[in-house]
Amino acid sequence: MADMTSTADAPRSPGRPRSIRADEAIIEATLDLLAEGSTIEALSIEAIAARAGVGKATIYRRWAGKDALLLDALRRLKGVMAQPAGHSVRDDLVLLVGAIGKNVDPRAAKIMPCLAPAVNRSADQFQLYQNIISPRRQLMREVLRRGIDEGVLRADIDVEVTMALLTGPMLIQRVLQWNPDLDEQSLPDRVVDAVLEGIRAR
Amino acid sequence: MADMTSTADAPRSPGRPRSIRADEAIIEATLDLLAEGSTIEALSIEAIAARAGVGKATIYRRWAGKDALLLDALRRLKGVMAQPAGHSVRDDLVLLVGAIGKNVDPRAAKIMPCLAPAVNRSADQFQLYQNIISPRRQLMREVLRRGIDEGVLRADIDVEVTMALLTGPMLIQRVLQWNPDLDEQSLPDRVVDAVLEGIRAR
DNA sequence: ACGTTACGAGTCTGACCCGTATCGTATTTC
DNA sequence: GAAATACGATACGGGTCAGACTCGTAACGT
Repeated sequence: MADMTSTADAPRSPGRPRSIRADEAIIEATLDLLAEGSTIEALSIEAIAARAGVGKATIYRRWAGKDALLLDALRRLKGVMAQPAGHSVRDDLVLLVGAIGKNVDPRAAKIMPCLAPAVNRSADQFQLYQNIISPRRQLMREVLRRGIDEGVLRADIDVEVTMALLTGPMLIQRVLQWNPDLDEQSLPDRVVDAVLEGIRAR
Repeated sequence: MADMTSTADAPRSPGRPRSIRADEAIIEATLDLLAEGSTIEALSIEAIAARAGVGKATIYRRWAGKDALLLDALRRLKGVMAQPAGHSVRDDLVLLVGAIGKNVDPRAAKIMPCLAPAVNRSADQFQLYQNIISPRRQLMREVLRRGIDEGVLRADIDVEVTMALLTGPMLIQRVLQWNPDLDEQSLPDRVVDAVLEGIRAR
């Protein structure tokens, strides 16, 4: 919604105001269609309009094209981030790892894989993607730093690599179904413990 | 090439035989177009035919449609797997981790992200994907088991989770560009060492 | 020589889609 | 009530593509 009404000193333009219900319906229809399996490029304005029960013109009146609409729709999707409790570093990490790809909106899990190809093709889409995940990375970074400060974690660990270590397994499992034999539900606990302990004999 | 000539007791059908050069050209054109950034669904038979210097009928004579062609093309792509030397478990793991998404065919890296959405939509495509990666998982599994047998790795580790731990970070970085600040080149070493040592203070 | 099959190139029909324009209608301000 | 703007619906021209088809030609067996 880059250029919608809103601004404070609204001169209250004449004529019929834009329907908020239409706004919602369009965004929802977009996310629904994506979650139902449509890929980004297979998604058509016509299909969105039909699903939303809206004329095409109503969409074009609000957004310049499919990309602009998608940008807004995905922004709506990201939902709230998990909030670590701050008691146990291990428990906080398990919480964060378990939250990967498991947004409040259940459609998110279905939509994420669709973004993978887009991410490498357009700088804009890459930026959008980073805007969503980088605050989550920051959250994990803070927990790890806290662990170091508290002496629970070693001071010489590579925090960035550790984040990838924790995030990677969950992400490939949720997004890519990497290993069908891996139980997704217990994975956060097992990943965190394995990363904590290491695998070398000692 | 599900139903091509080949079979032993070939009755040697009359008429002009199919051109092997056309076969190659079609497959190559398909992989090239994908590697150049075309998504799977944006890929059209017409474009492939034009690129391969081939008539559309020549493609339809061989494959039922885009899906069948893609299936064959991707089978060609998988290339050879890295072969661990077998001396040091750590070095073997670094080799395997470094090989993730880095097939002999340089086009593979570009194509992999395009597969992510497809994997969750069709059982066939999921199977194809698993056929490619499961032998690689097996290779890593064997190295880990060897490590346990040799006493380099603890006997109580969860091998499957450990594989995810090693694979995940590399995969999200190569395929999803998860963290732009992470140096991809040194990542295999750092991931393997981090997994070996763990991060808990001791 | 002749039948058979493949070849590259091209045509044709029917989809589907984009983005714009135009209906008649509804809702708001002045 | 009049002007302005929104609405859903639909039509339009322009585009791409799937598949089936047709050419004239090329390569193979007998």
